[in-house]
Amino acid sequence: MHTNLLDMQRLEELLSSAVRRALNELYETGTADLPVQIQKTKKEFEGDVTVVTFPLVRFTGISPEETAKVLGTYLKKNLAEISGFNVVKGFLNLNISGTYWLNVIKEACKDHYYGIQIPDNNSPTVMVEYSSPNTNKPLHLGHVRNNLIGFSISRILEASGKKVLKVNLVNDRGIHICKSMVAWKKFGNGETPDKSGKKGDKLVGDYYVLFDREFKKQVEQLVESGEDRKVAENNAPLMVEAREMLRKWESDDPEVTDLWRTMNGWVYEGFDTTYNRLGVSFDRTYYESETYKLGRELVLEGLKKNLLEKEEDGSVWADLTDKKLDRKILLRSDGTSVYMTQDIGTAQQRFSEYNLENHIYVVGNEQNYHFQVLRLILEKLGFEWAGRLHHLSYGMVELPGGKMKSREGTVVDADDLIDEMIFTAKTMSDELGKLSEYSDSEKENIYRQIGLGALKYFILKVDPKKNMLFDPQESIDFNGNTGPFIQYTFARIQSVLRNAGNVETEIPDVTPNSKETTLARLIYQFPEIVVAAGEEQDPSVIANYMYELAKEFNQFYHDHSILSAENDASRLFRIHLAGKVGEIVEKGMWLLGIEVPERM
RNA sequence: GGUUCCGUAGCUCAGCUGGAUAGAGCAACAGCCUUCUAAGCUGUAGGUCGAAGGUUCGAAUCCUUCCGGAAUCACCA
Repeated sequence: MHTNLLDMQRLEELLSSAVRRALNELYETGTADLPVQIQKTKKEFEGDVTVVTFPLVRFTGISPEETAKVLGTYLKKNLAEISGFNVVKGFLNLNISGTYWLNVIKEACKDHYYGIQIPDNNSPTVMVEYSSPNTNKPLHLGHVRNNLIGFSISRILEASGKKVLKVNLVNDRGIHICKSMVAWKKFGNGETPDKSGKKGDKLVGDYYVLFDREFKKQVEQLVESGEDRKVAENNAPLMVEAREMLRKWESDDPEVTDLWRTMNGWVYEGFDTTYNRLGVSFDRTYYESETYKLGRELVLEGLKKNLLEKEEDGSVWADLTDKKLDRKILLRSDGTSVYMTQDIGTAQQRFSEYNLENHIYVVGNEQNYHFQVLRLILEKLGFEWAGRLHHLSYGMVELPGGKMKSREGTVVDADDLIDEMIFTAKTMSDELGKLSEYSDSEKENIYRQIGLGALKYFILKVDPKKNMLFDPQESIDFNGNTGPFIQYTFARIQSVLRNAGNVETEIPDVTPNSKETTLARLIYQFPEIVVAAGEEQDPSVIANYMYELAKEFNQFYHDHSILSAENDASRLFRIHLAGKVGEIVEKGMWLLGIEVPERM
C-alpha cells in the first residue's frame, strides 16, 4: 500500500484541530474560523513544529506569550505526540515525540512507493509538450533547459498520480528549412553525414549558417550598387530561391519534397542522438508539416458565427481589445494560416483525441504573449477546455556576455556541452582515483552519470521562470550544492549498505537522536514535496529538497557511525534509516531525470 | 509607449500563499582523514533584501510610485 496523503498530513491536521479544540474549551471561541498557523520550526530554535499565536490573541484576550504557554500546556497534556514545548515571544515550539518520528521512519520503510502515487486507468491524463525544435539548427543550451524541464515535470506529474503524455512538436517546414536546402544544393557538392562524418543536425545547421553568410554578401553587393537595403534583402538571389523552394514544397514538388525529407532525416538522426544522451524521450512526435493546415477550418467557423472579423482585404482577425490586448491576425489576406492558427488547430485536435485534464506547453517566456492570446482566442471560439491549457514559461539561459548569439559564435551547443561535462567528471574522478578496480566501460558510465548529473542539476535547481546565467569558463561545480554532491551521498549510502550485508528487516524501537529526528522530518516531507512540485510545475522544488536531504544526511554520517553504532538496535535502525534516505535520493533524482551511481 | 517578468552577500541561487536573528553554495581565510567513500564535515568573514511611501501587532514577501534590467507587442515561427 502507498502511504496516502491523508496520513502524511496527519501531523499538521492533528495539531490544528487540537489547537481549535483547546481554544474552544478554554475560551469558547468556536472552532470554525480560527486562524491557526502551523509551520516547521526554524533551525535555530528548539522544536519540530511551531504554532504562531499572534493571530489568536484576539480570541484569547491574553498576550501572545501567555497564549503560547496555555496552548503548550494543553497540547502536551492532551496529545501523546507532543513531548514538550518552549515559547519564544509569540511562537509556541512543540517537540514531537521520538515515537512519532520512529513510526514515520517505520511506515516509510514499509512502503516501497513512498512518496510516489502510481497512476491507474482512472487517473487523469496530462499532455506535456516540450523540446519543439526547428530542423534547421542543432540543439543548444536553451533547448537543453527546455528538455530537462519538460522531462522532469513529466516525471513529477506521473509521481503525482497523473497519466502523462510527453509530446514533441517538430517544426520541420517553413522558410528557414528551405534556406538550408538552398545552401546545400548550391554549395554542398552532395555532402552527407556518412561522407563527411558530421552529425546530421550539425551538417544541416552549417548550411543554414552558410546561407546566411552568402545572403549577406549578396545584400551588401546590392547595397553598394545603390540598392535600398530593404529592397536588397528582399531581392537577393538566394532569398528569391529560398522562397521559390518554399512555394515548390507547398505544391508538393517531388524533387523538393525529396530533398526536404532527406535533409530532415539527417537532422532527426542527430536529434535522436542528443535526446538519448540527455536521457529524454517522447510518447509521440507531431510534425508541423502534418499539422500546419489545422485550425483554418475552426477559424472560418468562428467567422461564420461572428466571433471573428474579416477585413476588406480578406484577412481574418480576433478582436481582443476588450481583454486589454490587441487584435490578432489568424488568416492572411491570401487566406493562408499563421502560427497561431495552427496552434488553435493542434490544441483542438489533441483535446478531441485525448481526454486531457491539463495540457502543458514547455516554451520559453518570449512566447508569453502568444499563449495568453491563444487561450483567449480559444475561449472566444467557445472551447470549454481553453482554461486547461497551461504555458510552463521558462526564462532564458544567458551567458556572461548576455544572450547567446549565433552571429557571434557564442551559442553553446548541446552535444559539446555534454562532452565537456563528461570530460570534467572524468578528470575529477581520475584525480580522486576511487574507481581503479572498475573496467573502462563501467568507468565511462559513471563519468557520464556524474557529468550529466552536474549539468541537469545545475539547470533544474533554478526556478524555471527565472532567467539564469551559465558561465562556460567557470563551468559547473562538482562540490557544494550540485548534482554530484547528491549522487555522492547516494554512493556513500550504498557503500554502507554493502558493508552491512543482510540485516533484520524489522526496525527496532529506538529513540531517534537529534540528527535522526531531522532526517525523519525530511523523510516525512517528501510526499508533500512531490505534490507541491507538481502543482507548481517546478522541478527546482525537488532539487532544493534533495540538497537539504543530502546535506542533512552527510552531517548525520559525519557525526554518527552507522555500522559501529553504540548498540545493535541503533546500528540496525541507522542502516534502515540510511537505506530509506538512499531510496528517496534515488527517487528524487529520478524525478529530475538524474541517474545515481553505486560508487563514485 | 502598452503589457508581463525580474532586482536578495563579490559571484550563482534559496526563501516570496505575510511571522522569530534573511539562508545555502562558489570564491577568501582557519581547522578535521590509523575510524562506514574528504566529490565530505566544522568554523570565520561577507547584507540599508534596487529606492521611497503605504497596509499590518509583524513586510524580502502584499499595494502604490520611482529607478535599473529582460521579454513581448509582425499578414515571422
